[in-house]
Amino acid sequence: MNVFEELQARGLIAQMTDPERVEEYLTKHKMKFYIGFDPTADSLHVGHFVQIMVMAHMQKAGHTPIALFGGGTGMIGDPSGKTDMRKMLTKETIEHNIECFQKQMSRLIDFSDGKAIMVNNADWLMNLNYIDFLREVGVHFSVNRMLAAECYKQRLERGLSFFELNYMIMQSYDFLTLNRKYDCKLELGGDDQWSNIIGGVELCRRCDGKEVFGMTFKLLQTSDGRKMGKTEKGAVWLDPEKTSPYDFYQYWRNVDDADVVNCMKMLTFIPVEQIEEYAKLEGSEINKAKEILAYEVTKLIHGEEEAQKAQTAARSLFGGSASDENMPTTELTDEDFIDGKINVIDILVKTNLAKSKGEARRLIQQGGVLADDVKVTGFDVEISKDQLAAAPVIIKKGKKSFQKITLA
RNA sequence: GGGAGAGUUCCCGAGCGGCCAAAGGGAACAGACUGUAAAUCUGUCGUCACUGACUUCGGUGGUUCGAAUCCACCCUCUCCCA
Repeated sequence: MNVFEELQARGLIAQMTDPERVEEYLTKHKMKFYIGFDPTADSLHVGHFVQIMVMAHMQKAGHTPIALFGGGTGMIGDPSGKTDMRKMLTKETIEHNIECFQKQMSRLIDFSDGKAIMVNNADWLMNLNYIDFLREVGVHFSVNRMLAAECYKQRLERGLSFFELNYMIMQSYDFLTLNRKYDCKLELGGDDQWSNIIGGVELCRRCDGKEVFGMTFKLLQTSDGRKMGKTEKGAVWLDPEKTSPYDFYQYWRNVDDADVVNCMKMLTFIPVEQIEEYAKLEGSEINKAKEILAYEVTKLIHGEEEAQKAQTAARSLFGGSASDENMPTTELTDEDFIDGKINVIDILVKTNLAKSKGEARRLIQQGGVLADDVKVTGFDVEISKDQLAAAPVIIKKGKKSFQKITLA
């Protein structure tokens, strides 16, 4: 199976500019391609993960990925599909975010020996001369056509500033620059980037008469069309500090039945034929597939060891056995105790199992809190320091949230 | 620059000057049922010293016994005209 077929089989491809030519290039030539990342946060999240997987697939096939960080375009913010204007970021945050992105990406993409390239579009965007730019690039854009683009539709009703309208031109200029500098022939991106990508493809043709291509990938969605990767705590991040490997594992372990196969195809390197086998599983058997999905995805992001830990912890927790060393743990210090004791309500807040004391009370009232598998029935339950010194206590909130409490 | 309108708790979105911590929906959380799934039903969903008190309705002042609701100014956004 060649890359093109692989990407298709995995259901990753959404649209492309010229299917026959793209396939030809992907299978018969080695080419450079690029994907842009907007440095809007200090960590990548699962939405970016799909893009990175595509890069990895392509790299395995011998193509050279160029990871473009939007240090310059990040100063504007992509208005596509957004309902409101984004907050403007300072230069410092953008630079910091780019550093974080680079670290995370290096896990999955091999950047050694020029096998992949990182660039920052601030390098060529920041010092542009306005008049020169307009004369060279600006002339090729039709405002009429830009406004007709699907991605601006929503914004046309609510208002779109000139500032933001330029985003597409900037991104197109990136492609032109990369084409000239690296002979980059293909731009990839999420399906929401389609308009911007087409802009770049056309710009290369108009300016330099070059034939280049664009291809977009399906966004990670649930079967009923909702965006994936969001939890009550916000996005699911790739940074272990922001989303712990355990939580990360659990996120995938808990996906809907209907989404397991899709996620496997898009987010793991498990061979497609094998995934098809898992797809045949029914009823509670599907849990096996979910476990594999969770393990594989966690392994890709956090490494084998962390994946193993998360899995062991999860298994022992849900398997009913008691303490496990890999369980998320909170250490209490002397300050947390009053007269050598601490109230369960305070523990719940301390461990972030509850956001406030009120919420902690509610949880107890509703019978959602267990301490060492014994239901907490009153607000006045306390745990003594001596008890903790003897053995850790496991606090459960509902069925899926746990914290092991130990003494510091 | 002129004119019209809007800014409500995580999101959408109601809200008569007192009965508003603020309808309704979504999301979320807990309970039941299950397979760490979905659907469904029930409960919860500002904070705390929790049957009471305190802080919220773009900002700042003001009117009033009392304001998210009235007035003034400011900020932001949308719309119509230029």
